[in-house]
Amino acid sequence: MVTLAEVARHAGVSASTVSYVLSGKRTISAPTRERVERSIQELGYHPNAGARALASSRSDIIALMMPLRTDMYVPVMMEIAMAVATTARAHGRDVLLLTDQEGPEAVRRVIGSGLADAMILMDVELEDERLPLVHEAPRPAVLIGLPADTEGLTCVDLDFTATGRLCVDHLATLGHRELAVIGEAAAVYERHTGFAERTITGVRERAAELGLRVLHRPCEGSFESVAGALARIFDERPATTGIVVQNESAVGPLLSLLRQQGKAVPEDISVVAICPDQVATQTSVALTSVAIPAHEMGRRAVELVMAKLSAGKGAGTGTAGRVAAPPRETVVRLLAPRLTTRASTGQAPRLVP
Amino acid sequence: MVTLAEVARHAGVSASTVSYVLSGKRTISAPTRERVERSIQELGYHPNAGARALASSRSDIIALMMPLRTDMYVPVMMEIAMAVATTARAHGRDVLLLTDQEGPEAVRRVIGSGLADAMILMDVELEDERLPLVHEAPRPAVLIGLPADTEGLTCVDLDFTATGRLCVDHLATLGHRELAVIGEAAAVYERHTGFAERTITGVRERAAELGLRVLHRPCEGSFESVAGALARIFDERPATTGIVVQNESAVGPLLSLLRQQGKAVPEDISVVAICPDQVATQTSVALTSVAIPAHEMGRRAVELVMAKLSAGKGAGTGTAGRVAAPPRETVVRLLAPRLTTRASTGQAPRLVP
DNA sequence: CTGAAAGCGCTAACAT
DNA sequence: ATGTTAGCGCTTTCAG
Repeated sequence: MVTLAEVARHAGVSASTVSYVLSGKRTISAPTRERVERSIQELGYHPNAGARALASSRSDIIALMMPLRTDMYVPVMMEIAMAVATTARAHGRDVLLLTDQEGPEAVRRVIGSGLADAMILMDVELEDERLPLVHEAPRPAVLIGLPADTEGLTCVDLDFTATGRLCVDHLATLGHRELAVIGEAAAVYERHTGFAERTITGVRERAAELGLRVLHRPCEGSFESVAGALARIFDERPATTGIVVQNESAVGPLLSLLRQQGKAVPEDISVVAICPDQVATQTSVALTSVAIPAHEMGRRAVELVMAKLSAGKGAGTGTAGRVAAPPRETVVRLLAPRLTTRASTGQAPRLVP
Repeated sequence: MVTLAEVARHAGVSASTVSYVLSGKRTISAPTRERVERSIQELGYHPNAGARALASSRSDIIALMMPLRTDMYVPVMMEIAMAVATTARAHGRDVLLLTDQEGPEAVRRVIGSGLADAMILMDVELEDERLPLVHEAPRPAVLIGLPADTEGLTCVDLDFTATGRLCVDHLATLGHRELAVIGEAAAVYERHTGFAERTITGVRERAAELGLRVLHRPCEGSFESVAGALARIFDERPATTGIVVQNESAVGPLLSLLRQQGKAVPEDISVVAICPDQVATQTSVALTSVAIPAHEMGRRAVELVMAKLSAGKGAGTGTAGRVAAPPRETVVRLLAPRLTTRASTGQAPRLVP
């Protein structure tokens, strides 16, 4: 294994010079730099990560904690993870993959050991058990999702309330007066992930402002379940003409069922989905939709982490530990929803009484 | 930050004793161990990962390289990643998340720097560019997927050939004589990922042995595309009664289309899918399917890595570098497919000429 | 602009 | 059963 010392000898310089060529923290004369760089090439030198972490007390690793549960928004989770990984690399950082399986303690383990310099937590619940640990951790963290109390935290999420309002606006503009929401599985609401509730809140608020009626029915992804939800909707509100779906696995079944029941989309019923574009465009009728900006969420999370890492330079590791940490800044970055009009929404049908 | 030395002082023992309590590599008397453990608790000690890696030349990290592409088998990829993460933790290892975005060089970077002790590569293609680097890397690697030449490599995958044969067997037993395969997107075949071809090979082999006819049509996931494939199938072989689908995003549209065309499943047409159970059970007709054992693939990959890490103890890092590495063992672990019969397959309809 | 040298916190011989 | 100690490879003062 090639060490920095060997590179130094080979290049005829001191170890520190090689180190500074690598880090760029000191001005090095062009000829020296070139000699060193050539030696690095020729010897095939790779700086040892452990030694570097030990000496600098930075691992250049960001931990990403993902939900183990694989029942919801899988493509979105995946896209966020990939965005985090690529953005982190673009900033010279690596990503450590954690799952919530290990429990909140994982935060302490990874930060305490210096394995990671910072954390990104996905799928944050309203009263997340990891929050206490995040607060006391001496390293930055960014949450994807919005807990109930964001004081002192840094969070990124889609503005789901605005998303709900936007869907209603779109349908209202097309003349729809009776709306229904096919929501997430009941378990999602019980888990208090927040985003589902926020969507409903947005829908209700805007509907109230515009004087529209709304019916909300939770729904598992299965065909059966969608059928049930749909039946109850038309049973209770036969005049429903606009549907908002927030459950990507429900969109396929929904369109099948509507067709089966002789309801044309968008002539009889308009459908707006909250789902990835890929899902929206692969259905029999291309769906008007609000996409979850997964890539941007991942990218923003990393950028916020990087900002906090630069900011906390002098403070964080500073000197001995007993100094009270300064109260942390609260940052809540809600991404604006964007609705793409496709083939599934149209003018509300004339009432034929 | 609490160090091992502080723990040692607090417990009134030497540093090495603390170290050995932690690693269990030496027998420690019960009272001493308890004292040390109490000190560790009281002081809130976490061993420093960098120092440990430097001193032991092991990071206890396994790198997992995932495809960035998010167009295929996303839930499967996700499940593999989660299985790798949890299994690795169960073995006291952490997982570093890499993407193929960085290129094959990532292998060298991560291994060369000692960041990871071993690698798991997902989505391995027949002629994968990472293979040369894997061969020359001084650390173990496990591939998920099967390259063209497996010599000296360790691979895990579903036995897709057997999967193809199994699907045909199932349909043949039910009396079907004219089969069709709705395959992966053309791009998948062009990329030479291997698994898609192997499935077709298995289907063809078994069909030939049993004297059945088979038509294979690639297919994108979209509704349009499935409609096209289906149309061509019934156009060329109107007597087709059994369909094998290897494209999870095609199953929803397929069932819709069949219903729309007045073909009952399974009375007129039997459908076997190669897809996750979750997909198979959420459709309007529960699908007879062969699941891709994603969790097991991830778990096995980690177990193979662990085995190689234990095996390569003396050899790997041993002494100076110029010693020729011994030729590596070839391990190809193909998982047997299991077919679950559900509602989408049944006796072939009687011919009504 | 470059060197010398003191650690960073831990592991693993080598002692006893 | 435990202690002593020499590094592991790098970063970063402190000197020039």
